Amino acid sequence: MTKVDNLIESRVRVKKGEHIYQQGQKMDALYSVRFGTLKSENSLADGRSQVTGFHLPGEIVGLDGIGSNVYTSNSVALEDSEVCMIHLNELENLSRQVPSLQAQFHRILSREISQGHQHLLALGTMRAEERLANFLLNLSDRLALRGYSASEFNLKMSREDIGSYLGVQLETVSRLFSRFAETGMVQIKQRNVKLIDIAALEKLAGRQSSNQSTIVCPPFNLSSEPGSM
Amino acid sequence: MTKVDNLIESRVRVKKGEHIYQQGQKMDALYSVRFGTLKSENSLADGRSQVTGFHLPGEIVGLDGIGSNVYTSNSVALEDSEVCMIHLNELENLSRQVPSLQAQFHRILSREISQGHQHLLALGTMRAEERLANFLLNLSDRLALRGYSASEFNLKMSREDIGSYLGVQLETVSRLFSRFAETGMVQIKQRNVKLIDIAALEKLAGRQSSNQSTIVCPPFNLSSEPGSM
DNA sequence: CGCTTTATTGAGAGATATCAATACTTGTGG
DNA sequence: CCACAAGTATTGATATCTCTCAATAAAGCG
Repeated sequence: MTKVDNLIESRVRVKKGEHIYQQGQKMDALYSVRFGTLKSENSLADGRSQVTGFHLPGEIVGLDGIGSNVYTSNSVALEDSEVCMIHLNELENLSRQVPSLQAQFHRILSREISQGHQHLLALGTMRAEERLANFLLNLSDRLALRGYSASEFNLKMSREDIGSYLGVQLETVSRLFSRFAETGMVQIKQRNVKLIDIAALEKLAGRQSSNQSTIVCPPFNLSSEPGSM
Repeated sequence: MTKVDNLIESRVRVKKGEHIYQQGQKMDALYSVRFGTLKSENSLADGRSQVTGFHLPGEIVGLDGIGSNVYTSNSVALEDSEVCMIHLNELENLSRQVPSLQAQFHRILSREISQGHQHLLALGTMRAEERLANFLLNLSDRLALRGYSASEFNLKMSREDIGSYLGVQLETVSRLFSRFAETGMVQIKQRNVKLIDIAALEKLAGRQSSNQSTIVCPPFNLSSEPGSM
């Protein structure tokens, strides 16, 4: 386990708006979020881009770069944050010696794949309001895992970021927040969100209530909780 | 390398329509497509489902199950096919001894993540005709990698499967095929497709012509070529 | 050869995008 | 500390794309 701790090469502070890495840049390391919030964004050749994920403390970014030795996304801080660098070759060396680390790393990679599929399912089959409800509940779950309130939190991302992530325009996000507030499901003051009627949100999001379709796994040192967006 | 060959536990034949594995089932192995075509589909708690990928020979399925020891998708044969079983624990054991195998496995997992992001980008930012052009070109590229014609091929999936994969209705797919044919970009006879004006398709798909934004990697024994859908 | 599945095509409805105007925040420099 | 500018969010009116429902046609299968 001391070996595992040695993996943490260095801590890096990034200010709001700064990049951790950029699309096309040589992939040297993974980054674990220590505190703060990040977003990942992918770009198309013609310039269009989309937010593909938001990352909370404990989650790992940069996994998309392993396949081609080049990051295939941008990673940007949504607030002043700190990340830990994890050099891939050291992680691979160590994981050959420590089977539990190897297994954990594979689980992290695999969960990233599953989460991507869940997100695809949302973009491909859900209407905008369903996607937004899903987004709020997902965020709530992940904040709760970290000891924060599940029912009240501050969004670190703009309406534009949320819209991009959900595949809708920012105006649509704004209108839906207003609609959710009108029907009493949530209270919204700018970026402060209170979830009032969680059951209604779950129904909208297609979560069968009192059913655990989300798979929760025990925490671990090199951890990246399930449900990263 | 003989060790690597030993990973191939057994070959399994599946008939058109049969499942290789199902969502919720205990994850025991990965499967490499030997011949034929598979689709992956994910379901929502409320019953809606979506095709999240099509898989050609050489590609590996089941990666989504590693994170939770349970498959999170269904895998279905679109035609009579054969797959090879690869037991995860044996792959992990061997990859601790063979660094090149370890690295290759990580690349495969990572590419799956990147491809997921590319697909998200398509569903989130592209219009239906752009998605379909993108789909045709992607399929063409992958068939060409396997020695098939890049410009003429037979679709193994229904309009419904394509629509599900692209996040549109099957009628929309059918209309777009007709429209593409009218404008002379393609010729379509049921499931037989001829790409006529590839440049026009590339323009639609947002691929800057004469630019290689897709990253191609050398093949490998335990291979899963880039671009799996 | 008929039955079932799959694909095509049309007409109308609905969801979300687009364009535009206004309001609210936040940060910065005088 | 205030005022202004820049960025962010809200809301409305209209346009557009895609869906939905429906009818027909074609293909695959037993």
